[in-house]
Amino acid sequence: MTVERRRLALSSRVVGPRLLGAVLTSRVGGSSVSVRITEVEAYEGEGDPASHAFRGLTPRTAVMFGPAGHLYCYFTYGMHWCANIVCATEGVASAVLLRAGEVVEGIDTARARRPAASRDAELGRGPARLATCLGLGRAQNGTDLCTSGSEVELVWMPGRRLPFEAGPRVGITRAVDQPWRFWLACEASVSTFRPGDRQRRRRVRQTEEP
DNA sequence: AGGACGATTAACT
DNA sequence: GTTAATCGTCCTC
Repeated sequence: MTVERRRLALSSRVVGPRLLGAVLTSRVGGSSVSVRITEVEAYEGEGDPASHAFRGLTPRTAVMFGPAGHLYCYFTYGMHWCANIVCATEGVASAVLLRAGEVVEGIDTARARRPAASRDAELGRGPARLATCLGLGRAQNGTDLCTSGSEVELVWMPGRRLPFEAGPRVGITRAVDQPWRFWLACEASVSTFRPGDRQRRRRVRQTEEP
């Protein structure tokens, strides 16, 4: 457990790739769902214009400035929840957005939470989908992931350093060229090639460089 | 007090 | 490839 905590007390850009392959278990609502993390994005605080914490500590971003190993859940687009794992030391904002995962346990509960998913690989493909199939929302914001028996728990795969790929983050309009998205290659739960990404990025460049 | 915009998704054509 | 859905957060007045 100490090793896990020490690992988390680093920048999200370091922790991000190391989270790939780790398993997050949620016992929200009494049923257990576990996900093997396959795609993440790193968000820093000061110096990262794409981060929620860029403009400093607010009620929403308070958890991001708190101790490592806690869950930062936020609401977006008026309908979706997304989940991050807080990194770095207290007072420094840094978090890893969980973008995709493979459901490895509790698949029936995950399916019930995500009826729109036509295949199992789609249950946790996308940050809001992942949060949904784990049952994560406002009530889980700030949850300590490193305490055994917690409602949401993170288990690292010891000794495993999986090869990963990196690229620009998705869905942001600033700092679009930082390659802080990390994913495992050849995973069904990851959309490694996203035609939409390129287009979105091109659009951003067009508006910023007339 | 008001308004713009989002770390997205699903269901269209 | 396009678009509606939908509301919390934060900035501006």
